[in-house]
Amino acid sequence: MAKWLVKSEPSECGIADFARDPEGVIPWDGVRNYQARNFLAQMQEGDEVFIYHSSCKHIGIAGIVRVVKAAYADPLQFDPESRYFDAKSSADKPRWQAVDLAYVRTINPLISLDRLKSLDGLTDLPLVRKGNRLSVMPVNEDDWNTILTLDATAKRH
DNA sequence: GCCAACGTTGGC
DNA sequence: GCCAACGTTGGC
Repeated sequence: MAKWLVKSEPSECGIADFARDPEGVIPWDGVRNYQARNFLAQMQEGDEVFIYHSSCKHIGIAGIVRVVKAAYADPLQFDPESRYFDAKSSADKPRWQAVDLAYVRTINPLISLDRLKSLDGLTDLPLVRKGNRLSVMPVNEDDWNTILTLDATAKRH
């Protein structure tokens, strides 16, 4: 199973939104960046995903969710009312993809960006590189495990 | 609110 | 195909 990380502003959709309805499914839509889309398209059902809270007071990895439906055409690209509408996209040639995600658990306290940056064991995480704006990225197995060593939530189990 | 970094657009 | 202008991201 591959591992991933997605960024989101918690005021838009954070781990709390997943936790509120643990049985529910949240479509991860509105991604409008080609590199991020290409990664979305590679996600498989069962893959685990870090939820990273950006542009907010407490920046960092705040929880884990799971892919419950692999990539499909993002419906918002066809909706003229949506801010994610794309006139250049068509039903037979959709440009943008979405996946469905469901709650796994909350990481509390979250793993802050500061702590992530202080890890020297990370081999390849675009997130901690300066100026990186990629909102969907792969996390290799080693980095995933390294990050989880900072997770106090797991230690309590 | 600022601003550096980055991706996209569009004129040429 | 280049690249300047522009809009957006995201940490601070």
